[in-house]
Amino acid sequence: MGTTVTMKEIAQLAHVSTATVSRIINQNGRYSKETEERVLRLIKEKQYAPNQTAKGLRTRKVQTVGVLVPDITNPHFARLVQSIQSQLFDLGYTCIICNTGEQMEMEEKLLYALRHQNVCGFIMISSKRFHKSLCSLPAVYVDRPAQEGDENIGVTIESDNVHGGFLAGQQLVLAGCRKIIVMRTYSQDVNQEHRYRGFLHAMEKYGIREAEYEVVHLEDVSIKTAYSAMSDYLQKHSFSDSSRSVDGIMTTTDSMAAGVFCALREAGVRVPEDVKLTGFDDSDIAQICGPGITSIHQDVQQMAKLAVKTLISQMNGVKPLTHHYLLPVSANVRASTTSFSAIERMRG
Amino acid sequence: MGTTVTMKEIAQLAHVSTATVSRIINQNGRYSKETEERVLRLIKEKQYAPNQTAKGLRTRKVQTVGVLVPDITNPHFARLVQSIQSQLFDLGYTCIICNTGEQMEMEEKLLYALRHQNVCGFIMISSKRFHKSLCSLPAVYVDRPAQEGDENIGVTIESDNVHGGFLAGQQLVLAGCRKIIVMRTYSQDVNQEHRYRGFLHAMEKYGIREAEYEVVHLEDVSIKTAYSAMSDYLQKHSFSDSSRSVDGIMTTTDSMAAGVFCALREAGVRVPEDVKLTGFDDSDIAQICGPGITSIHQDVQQMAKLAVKTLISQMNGVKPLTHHYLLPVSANVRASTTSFSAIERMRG
DNA sequence: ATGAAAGCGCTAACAC
DNA sequence: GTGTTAGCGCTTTCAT
Repeated sequence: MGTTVTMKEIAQLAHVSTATVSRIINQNGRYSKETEERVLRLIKEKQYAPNQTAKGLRTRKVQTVGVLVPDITNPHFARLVQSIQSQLFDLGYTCIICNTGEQMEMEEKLLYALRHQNVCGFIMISSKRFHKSLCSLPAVYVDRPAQEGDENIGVTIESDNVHGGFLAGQQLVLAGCRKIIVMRTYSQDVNQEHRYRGFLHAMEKYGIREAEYEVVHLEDVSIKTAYSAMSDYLQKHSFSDSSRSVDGIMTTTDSMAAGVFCALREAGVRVPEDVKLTGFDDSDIAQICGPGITSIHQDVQQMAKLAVKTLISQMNGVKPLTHHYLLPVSANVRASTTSFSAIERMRG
Repeated sequence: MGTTVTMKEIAQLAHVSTATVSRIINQNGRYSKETEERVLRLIKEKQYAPNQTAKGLRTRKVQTVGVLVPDITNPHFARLVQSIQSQLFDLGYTCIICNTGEQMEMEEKLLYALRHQNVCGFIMISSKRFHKSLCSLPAVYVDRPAQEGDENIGVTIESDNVHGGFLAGQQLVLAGCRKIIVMRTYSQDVNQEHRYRGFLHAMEKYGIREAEYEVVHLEDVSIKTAYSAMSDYLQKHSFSDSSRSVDGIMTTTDSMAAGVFCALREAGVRVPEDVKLTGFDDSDIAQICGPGITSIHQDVQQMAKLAVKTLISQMNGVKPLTHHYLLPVSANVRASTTSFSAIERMRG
């Protein structure tokens, strides 16, 4: 029915005041066992549930957290957000998931809007690293770090992107690559920088000289952009003839790897025979795309879990033990970096 | 800062009552041009924004709509939800996106929880087709139909899945397939049934006899499930030797097509040379996977647009003109259904 | 252990 | 055109 039962009605039926009912619901003590039972029974019977809006108005806080995500259609973020949401729900919180489209302006707008919905905290996958709009409200940065050096801004939970980049680079080298392209976006997003830095470590370790790799910068991580960039590249550089041609491509996200693969496929360049390829995130894309793409696995579940746990602690006034969690990553090796010799062996 | 400016303060500063400020904000008339300007200026200056919680409590309605989605990590749903959210935001609404995991129980729980947050309406991508929990609140069903025959339950906006199924089946036949497998899930989800029905139309039209296709039922649409099912199938049936072997596979979602492709890849069965494959949804997956998978395109933007428009009309008390929108679909033909002869020609 | 009462920030009669 | 007032449903002192 359209009629929702209120606390007042429960109180009347139980012959107590609303104050008592409220105390019982919030387990604030100062009520007898008997009244508790009576009230609880009525609540169940009448299927009463507190009006969160009223509660929110009174307490100036609502059991809702705002989740800001750059792009929900990115499988990596989708997994992350899904996990965050289910964790929050289990703890009695709802969340408002908002897409920022990587737009700073949108991010500010949303933050502003959410504050006026009295959300009790934020989980941010943010491209920006400082928001005065959220000051004083608990916030956790996931996947991308908060502004460095500012301890008040909240906790950061991220994967070890540097090591991830290292692993990707290493895979390529071990698969025999000696002329490598790195595809990444212009920063803003520190992860990109970190992954690249990791790649450089790998190059250093294996003695690959600077002349033997090349960096291509993209506008964004979309499949489309990577596709275009790779197509352009293929037009300008002949690929499979010269002995000095590119034999490995590291991308900083699976989506980029997918775009690259599509361009290669179209040009008749084979993966991994002609060129090896790595992605990042270990999303479904990496599994599906082409022959299967070697990718760097992040522990998304763990990230979500930590984010929620940390946020809730913060909301309860607990000072976080650390302001920075760095989660381990691993390489999920697939056919896209199978070394030549292995393929030959299979054929032989 | 932590201090938020209230309506009362604005009223005091403007030397008017809160009622007047309220009227101005809600454009309810009965105020002079001068006071309006004065108040508006103050609002801007102080960066005042109404407390939505208080407003919601008073009006028993909040500018928030609940969006229920089976699985946000499904790219099709991700696109849909993203589009819905951005449309709503532009119109001043926020939305609470909730993942149901296709679980009826979860759906009920969420509906219940959202009602007590005073959401003003629902957009449902629901597997269930009737919810008493949402009665009396405006609701729009997207992508999957509401219970047939019940006019009060809300508006349904869906793609022409029957025609989509027809197009997919037709593509396979035109590509020369004569022994086809259909992979679908057990219903609950009417779309699955519709797509299959469309497939049957195609078979009928092209005179393919019943003995020449086979239906495999899966538990869910996940990549993994489809992968397992296909692997099993390949174990039990030798594929590429007999002249009567399967030469076409229609799946009812792109994710299933992806799973099928992975199994085929592993078994060394080539797409499209040995077997043709179609998906449904025309998501990124279809583009990326293998040689590119022919898929049925749905107009997600349009779906979202209609959903939001219809919901808002409903919330404003406008009776919908129709309870059922059927959106056209089209086939996006890719390499996975390239006919043999065409390939031969390329090679020649 | 329980109740009365005030009030969170806003809207909507109703009065003038 | 503007102010006064009474709540929306809940929490939380402060009494008792």
